[in-house]
Amino acid sequence: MIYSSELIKGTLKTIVLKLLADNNKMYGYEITQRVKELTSEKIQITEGALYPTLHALENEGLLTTEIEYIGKRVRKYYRLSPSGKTKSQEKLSEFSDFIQTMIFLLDIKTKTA
Amino acid sequence: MIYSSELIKGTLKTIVLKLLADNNKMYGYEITQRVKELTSEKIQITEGALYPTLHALENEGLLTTEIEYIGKRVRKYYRLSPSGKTKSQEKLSEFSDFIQTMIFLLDIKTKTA
DNA sequence: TGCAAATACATCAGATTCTTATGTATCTTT
DNA sequence: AAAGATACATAAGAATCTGATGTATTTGCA
Repeated sequence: MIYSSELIKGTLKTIVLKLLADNNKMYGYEITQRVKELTSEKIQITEGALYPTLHALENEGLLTTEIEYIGKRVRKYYRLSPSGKTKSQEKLSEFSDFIQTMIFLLDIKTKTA
Repeated sequence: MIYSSELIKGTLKTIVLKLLADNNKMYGYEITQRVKELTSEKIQITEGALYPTLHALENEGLLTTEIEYIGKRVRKYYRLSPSGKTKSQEKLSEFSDFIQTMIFLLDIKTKTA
């Protein structure tokens, strides 16, 4: 089961910032694969959505980039800047709060794993 | 604290369908107020977002409407149709699953050294 | 009594964000 | 040799929301 796209809307930046907070550096394609793997393919991040988002975060000064070459193929690594680290924590904390609110509002029974 | 609007994107239909599943019938303005009240004003549904959504749900056959007059002022009540009840449960179940996935995804500790 | 705020509907231009398609190029597997 | 995976990127169009605007009625209170 893949979640309807509207559900995932607005969560992409949060996901990216959190992954980069946990992993020193990551490149775009790696992010799509990691998310797919970690969510049992329930969340599929498309490249058309991811790359513009990464560029936007970079333009906001939240990410820095480094180019690496794997053979002749280019690979662009992203890393959190200091302000990116702060932003990542803020976004995560806000999302966490939001989830609690939604669980209450929608009266959702959570699985205590 | 009011959640950044992007976070709430895509959850509006789910919220509306759930409220209507719990309350026999509701009108638009009432929905905005109920959500504001239930979330301590953290989630503010604007009328510009709500009314088009209600109209869309009605066009999909998920909601039925009844007009009532309070004095001279019109009030439009919305109610779940049978297919709306099914849809409400589906949406809720999907959202619940999505939240579990997000909790897991955003809670991962660093895998790299 | 009079005026601001609240109630209640609605639409719409513009902004944001995502989907889907397309493009380029390299590397790996069969 | 071809297909699929890796890896970047852009862009038209769709979907959805914000913020403004519009109309009208009712309530609260100074």
